[in-house]
Amino acid sequence: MSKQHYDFATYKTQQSVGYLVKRTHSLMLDIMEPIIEQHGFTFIQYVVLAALRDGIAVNPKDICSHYRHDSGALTRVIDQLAEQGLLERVRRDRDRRKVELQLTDAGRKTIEFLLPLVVDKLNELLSGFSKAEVQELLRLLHKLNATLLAHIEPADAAAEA
Amino acid sequence: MSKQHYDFATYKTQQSVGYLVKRTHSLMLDIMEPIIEQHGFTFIQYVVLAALRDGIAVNPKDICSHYRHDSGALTRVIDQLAEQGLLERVRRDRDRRKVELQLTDAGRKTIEFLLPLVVDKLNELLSGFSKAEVQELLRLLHKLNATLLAHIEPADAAAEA
DNA sequence: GGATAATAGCTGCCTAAGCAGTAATTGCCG
DNA sequence: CGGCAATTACTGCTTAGGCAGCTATTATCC
Repeated sequence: MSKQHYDFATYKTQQSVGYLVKRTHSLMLDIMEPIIEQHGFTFIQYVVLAALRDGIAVNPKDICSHYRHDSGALTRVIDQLAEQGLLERVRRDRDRRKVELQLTDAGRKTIEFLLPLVVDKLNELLSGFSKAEVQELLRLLHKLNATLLAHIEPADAAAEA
Repeated sequence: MSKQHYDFATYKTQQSVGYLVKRTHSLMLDIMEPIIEQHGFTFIQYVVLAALRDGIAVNPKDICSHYRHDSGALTRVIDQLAEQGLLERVRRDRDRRKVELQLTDAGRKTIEFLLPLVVDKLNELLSGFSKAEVQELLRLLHKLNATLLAHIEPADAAAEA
């Protein structure tokens, strides 16, 4: 039924999508982490702040599912950010199970400062790519993401689409 | 000098290459790990065996650089595989700092059994992709990899090219 | 040739992610 | 309305990767 992209006899891990994605992720982190940590923040702290700035996420749960981060681990990251006064936990009456995360002024200032550093570096890293190449890469990764998600959580994937 | 693929004002993490790569990696792992662990092996153990089968790597150092895995952590993985009799450490006289890893018959049998499981699943996951799409995805990831590596270790990247 | 640097692998320690279990709240369904 | 399931956030425990330091061996350079 499915096209055979890979053949067991000739398969080499180096040509595998999985291997390349893993390696790309690792390399990307090795470049980005120092940029953030140079200013006293961990990368995951940056991720949470950026998610809130984007408006992608409001609850810890949102961040967990978007970034596939462990719920328990995220609680501690939020603790750190709250201690530093970068965000606040607000309980709304609508659904008192949920916690709404709100950036403080200091938090907003922090992410507005950090984000350009990441964006600039990203542009620099992609300077050898044409607009069309980046678009195509994003499209393919997005498509792969959707496929993988559908494979794991059919319901969620349908909802996301 | 560099094209501006991303603009700070309109930047959303969800459209970022970094975010997509991280998420894809995570999803891929969530699918592949259970397949391997179902048979009593960790994913990193599988990776090491696959690397040896491919002939990609002979020394622990090779595996570390190819998969960007920590040297100390890898030592323990190799210990586990050696205990299970799947590989052996051999000291060659040419360079007695290096350890040569050799698959045993049991090790070869194990990886020949595990590999098809991964390849089949990979084909299944990519069944919605055309050959051209997969080729292009691999090309773009490979190009990005090379760029990132050059950014981190200019010397190594030149040698690899 | 000898001192110094570099490489490969290993060990102990630490942190942070993964996991399971808990409490509080809400949704669901008879 | 009432009881059970599902959801959200959090907490302790475990584990495995990241890091620094160590030893043995080899390469480099004066």
